[in-house]
Amino acid sequence: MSDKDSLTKIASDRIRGQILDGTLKPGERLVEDRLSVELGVSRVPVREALLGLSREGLVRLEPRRGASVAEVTPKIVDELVEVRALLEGLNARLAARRHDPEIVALLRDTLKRGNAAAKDGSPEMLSRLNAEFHERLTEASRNSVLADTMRSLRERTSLAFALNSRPRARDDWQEHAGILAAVIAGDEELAALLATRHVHNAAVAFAKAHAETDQAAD
Amino acid sequence: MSDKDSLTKIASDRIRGQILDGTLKPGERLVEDRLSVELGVSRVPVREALLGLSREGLVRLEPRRGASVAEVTPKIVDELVEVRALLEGLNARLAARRHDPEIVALLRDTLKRGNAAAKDGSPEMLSRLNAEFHERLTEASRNSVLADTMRSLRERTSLAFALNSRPRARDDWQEHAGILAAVIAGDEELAALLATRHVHNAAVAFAKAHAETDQAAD
DNA sequence: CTCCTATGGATCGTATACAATCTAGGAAGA
DNA sequence: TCTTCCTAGATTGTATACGATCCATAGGAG
Repeated sequence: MSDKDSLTKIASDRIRGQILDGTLKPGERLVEDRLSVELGVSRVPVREALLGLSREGLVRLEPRRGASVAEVTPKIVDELVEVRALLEGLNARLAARRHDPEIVALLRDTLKRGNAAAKDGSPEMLSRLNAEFHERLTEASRNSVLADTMRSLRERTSLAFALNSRPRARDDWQEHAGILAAVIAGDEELAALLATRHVHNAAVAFAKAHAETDQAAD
Repeated sequence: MSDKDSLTKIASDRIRGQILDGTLKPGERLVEDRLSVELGVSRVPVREALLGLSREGLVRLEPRRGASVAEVTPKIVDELVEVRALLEGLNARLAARRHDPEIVALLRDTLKRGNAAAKDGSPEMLSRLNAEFHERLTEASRNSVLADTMRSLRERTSLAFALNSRPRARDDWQEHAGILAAVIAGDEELAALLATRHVHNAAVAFAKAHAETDQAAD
């Protein structure tokens, strides 16, 4: 199975995973030689993986200086949120227009598990289910260009936001439920509005939590 | 000057240029060996260039089958237009919010030359100026995430639309003037509306011209 | 005549090797 | 002590080499 994938893809997935789960921290240098030894492949697939990840915005590539995990400044976060909120809105609107029963069923399934996890799931589980909900919602719009663009933006925001707190998780899934209901009802306007607001809400919640943490650290 | 760029970047720019100006046609295979001989570099930079271009959507990469110039199907065009129209709208809105005098001056300059070229410029000149106007408009919003996303989408649409007819060029620049006026006035709503509509209009104009050509070919 | 199969060339994926450049750290001089 | 310059090691950029896979074509069986 995974033997059939190219080493470049394996390396790319491994590195991306380690960046997203925090094993590799923002700013950390990604030396090709070290990674190639760690992953048991030569430098060529590692280089190609890093090149791809830099296009996704997860890795910063400086000529003759090498690669490092992208640092996400507050300004970049604002920009990401602004763009992503708009696209999530469009996506939800299109999903509501189609409201494909098959994908709706999948979304219902994710929603159910997400609600359960919001009560007593691990943070990792919550993060995974959150990604799954948005991934499936993205498929529901049947626009591959939009899907590709959003996937990249989502990864970068999740890089910035790390893990959410439990209280926010409950709100998260309540908002997810609202979006899904609008999609099922075919209410394009409402779906778009809720999805856009959902992104902004998550950003605000994170900013607030972050500010408190910073204050506590003082 | 260009000696200082990496061979990967040189190869990437060359290939991109040939795709966008039509030297390389959609569907055409891009064999690494042939390109490396043509460009006078080894296969490694060529591979890395192709990888990058595939991320931009200009090149299609199939495992073990190699690269080819991306074919842009009508469905993909619709998807591109839908997303790009929305983002151009957001971009124009942000540009209007800032209405930075420095960038407005640059836009005025491009607009002036564009209007002149719409009367008696070559199609290549028109295409270049069109790209320049949108490029500068994109900078006016001061959102790098948005800029990166839009650049990629613009290249792919220009790949699909090729060169516009002269009558359309005149409308094009009239619409550009309208957008710029709204930006200068700081009228966010109007700027967004006009920019969104501009993308749709261009798509409709192209579809109409294309339909006529097809009919003539029968 | 059609379909299947074997074989060779074309092409990609990966490893290894070398050249170019950068960075860190110490020695020498002010 | 501070600054500057230089050297050695580390790291990236590129070239070359080889094995793996794909594809077209020719030849034989039905």
